[in-house]
Amino acid sequence: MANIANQDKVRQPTSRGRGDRRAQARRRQIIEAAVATVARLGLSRTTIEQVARMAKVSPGTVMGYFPSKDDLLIAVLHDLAEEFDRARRAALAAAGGEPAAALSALIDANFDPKLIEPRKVAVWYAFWGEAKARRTYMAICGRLDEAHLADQRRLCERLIAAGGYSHLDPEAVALGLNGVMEGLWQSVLVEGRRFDRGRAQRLCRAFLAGLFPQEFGTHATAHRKTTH
Amino acid sequence: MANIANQDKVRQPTSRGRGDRRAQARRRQIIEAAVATVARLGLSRTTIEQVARMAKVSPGTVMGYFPSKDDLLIAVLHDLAEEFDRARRAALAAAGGEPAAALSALIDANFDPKLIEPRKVAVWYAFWGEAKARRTYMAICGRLDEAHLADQRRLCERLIAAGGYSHLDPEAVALGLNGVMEGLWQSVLVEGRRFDRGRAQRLCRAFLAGLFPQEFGTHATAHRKTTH
Amino acid sequence: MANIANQDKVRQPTSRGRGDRRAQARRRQIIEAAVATVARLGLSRTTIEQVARMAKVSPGTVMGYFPSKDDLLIAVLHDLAEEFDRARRAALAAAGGEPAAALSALIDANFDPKLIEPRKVAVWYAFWGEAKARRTYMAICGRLDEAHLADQRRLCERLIAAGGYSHLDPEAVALGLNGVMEGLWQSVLVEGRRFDRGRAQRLCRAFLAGLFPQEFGTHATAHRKTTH
Amino acid sequence: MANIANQDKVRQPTSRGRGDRRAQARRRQIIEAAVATVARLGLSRTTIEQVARMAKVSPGTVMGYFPSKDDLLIAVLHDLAEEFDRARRAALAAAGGEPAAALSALIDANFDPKLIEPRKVAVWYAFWGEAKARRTYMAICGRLDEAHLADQRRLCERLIAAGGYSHLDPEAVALGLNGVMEGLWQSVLVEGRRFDRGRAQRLCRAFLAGLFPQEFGTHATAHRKTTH
DNA sequence: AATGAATGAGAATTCATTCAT
DNA sequence: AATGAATGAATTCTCATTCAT
Repeated sequence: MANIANQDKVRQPTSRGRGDRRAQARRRQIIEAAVATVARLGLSRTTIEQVARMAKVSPGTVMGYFPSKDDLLIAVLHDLAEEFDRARRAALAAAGGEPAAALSALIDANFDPKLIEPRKVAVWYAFWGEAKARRTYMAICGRLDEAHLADQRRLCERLIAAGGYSHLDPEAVALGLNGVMEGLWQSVLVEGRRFDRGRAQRLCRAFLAGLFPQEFGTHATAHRKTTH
Repeated sequence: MANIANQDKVRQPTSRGRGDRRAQARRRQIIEAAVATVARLGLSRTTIEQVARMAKVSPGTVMGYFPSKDDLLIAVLHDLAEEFDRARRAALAAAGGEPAAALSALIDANFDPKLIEPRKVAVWYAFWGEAKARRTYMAICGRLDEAHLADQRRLCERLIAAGGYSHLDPEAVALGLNGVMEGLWQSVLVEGRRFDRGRAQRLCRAFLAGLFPQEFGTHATAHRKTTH
Repeated sequence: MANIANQDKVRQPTSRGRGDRRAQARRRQIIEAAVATVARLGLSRTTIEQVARMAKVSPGTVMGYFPSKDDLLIAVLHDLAEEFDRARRAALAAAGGEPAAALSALIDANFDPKLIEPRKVAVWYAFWGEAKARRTYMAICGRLDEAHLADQRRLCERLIAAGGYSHLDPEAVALGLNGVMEGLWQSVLVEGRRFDRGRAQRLCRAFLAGLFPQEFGTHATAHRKTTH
Repeated sequence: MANIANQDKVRQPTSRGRGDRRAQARRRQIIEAAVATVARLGLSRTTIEQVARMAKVSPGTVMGYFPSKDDLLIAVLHDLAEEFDRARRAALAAAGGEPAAALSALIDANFDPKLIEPRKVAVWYAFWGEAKARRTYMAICGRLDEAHLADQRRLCERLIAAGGYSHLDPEAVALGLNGVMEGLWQSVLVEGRRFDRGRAQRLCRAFLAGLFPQEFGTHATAHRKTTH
């Protein structure tokens, strides 16, 4: 599975960013300020000056690290996408080949506290909201979601085959699981810090339990991970 | 079930067009131009001038009907929300009390060609994208989605009780169904005109068939509506 | 002494105002609405729409009676100037040739309740405020004030000659009297309805009493008018 | 006597130019351009763009130093008020305690070439013209004029008491003197550069001479200051 | 005559970007 | 490298004026 987020080239800052540690740190600091700003104000009210203020640098510095505001925003989106993607791939890798365990790991990864920080979720949806109008956003957001869905479809297919669930449509099941997860993600927007990760994970498993009673039913909890 | 979209009052244009047919037509013309513009350019690049050009009126006219750009956008969102809400409520009303039939009707309503016009879907997600940063958008978007989800939850509960599906968690099932529908909606963004309504409806039913074989299984098609 | 305010031609409304009573009434209604609006909002925030609203007609009607906003404002100023001028000339005419009586009459006329309506005073100063930048305003405001001052100078000269006050400079005395009156006028702006006409008139006379004890001293009250 | 003009806080420019010399210079440059513009065009035709052009900066720069046009205008008024106030207080301070000398100094200060620059006088009256409609202008203009008048009243009282002029009403005399000065000021509007300062000062003294022959009569010139 | 919706030029304000220090 | 003042194009909003009804 390819690294999703890095398939577009990240444009290099005009003259810096030659790998020196210092520059990378600044870059990160600015990107994080941009995430915070977009989360708070929305894409349409995010300004370079706000980002600069949040990052405690000057507007000029922001422009020094990113050739344009658009480039900054794309870098932000890349960054988020890569983080999400990495977490999911890591979970899959750690889970080994067993489909039920992998799905379970995916659920846990999906609600990893790092990923569901309200700020990040808000920014992700902010970009999705502009995706129809911006080819670049669509490419990144769409590709990532599609890859994620494809993972789930593949796992569902294997689980259906292995568990003798031939009455289930893998595509539909994957859409359902993915939908449950996305719906819960979206509720982070509404609930913010009050979002209940445990409940979210439980609901995902309850959903799977309805379809795959042997693997996710009340007594089939062997592979369930405990969340800290 | 209350009418979702009308709970905030729509501000009246400052001095013009109160209630007469002509004014209502202009209002609609401007709102539709705004929908088209937001869909094409995204919220952050939508300007009054663009909207005016699209509506073939002058910028001054747009401001005459809506006190500010913000008010225009909120009116757009209200309008969309009301249309979505109306379609869903109409479907439920027409379906009668039987939960499986109602769910089925909801699926059809949800992919009604009028609702899944790519423009409208794009605009809806554009507002969701800014919802975290704009209380008003959040209120409208969140309330509508929540109401829709609540309908599904209620129907699932009744279906589970009536059909003896006590191993299913109604919340999880509703989230799943809702998620499948939203996921497919979102794919309208990516696929645009190529979006396949029939496939979407089939996948929703396949999803339900996996959970409720008696009501939605291959042979339980009595209540399936034909889509025009 | 010529009628001050009418020395500029009043531009005729485009097609009406041929002396019919109705048109004249409308004209007046609009001018009065304009006075009220300028007094309340200041010249710089006065709009045709405000004036129209205040006059309970449509903006189109206002433009029908005055070729342009500028023309309306000039008509307002003419109107005010003429009213002020008329009142003063009437007072002089009524007072007869005796300078002390004439000055006294001028004082009373100057604080006639009709003239010191706060709205009118405010509008008068509003035009004075723009007079430096607008030749037309300057012409009207300046000419009226100059004429008024000239009247006083003439009366002072005669009073000085007749009363044997050769140590007084008529110009200076006239400036002083005029200044006292204008200063009190200006205080109408600050005090509005609380402005005390009686006190104003008393102060003017006290001022003259200091200079002309025989005519205005404590015992020389024969010609003092009672104010209603 | 409190410093009149500084009693409202001057809002600081949003983010730029806090206190350093350069920023203060820019501020001044813009304020002076605004004075020139208001004098030339009047308040109602003064635009940010005009001011910017006059100051030879961009409109953006003007907004950088003043949060809004209103703030700029208020700053202009503050500035003028403070300059006027300072000049008068300095004159009083320099004149020492003797009332006749102080009044004389006040007269000279009031026609100091710096203060009666036609531009400044025009701007001052422009603000007075809008004062009825704008609380802030009224506060500044009214307070300053009132303070000035109060000074004169106090001096007149002392002069009347000390010189045995018990037939004079101090309030009326102060109003008269103030009125002479304001009337002459106003004539700056009409006469512009042709305004004759010497004559103005002479008229003020002639006015006082009529009331206070011992102190200001033809032979009582000891304290008369020569104007540069 | 009157209306008031529509217009569009013009004004205030915002903000990405540049550049001298 | 960093700064932040300056820029000016773009945008929202205002309002005198026009004109169809």
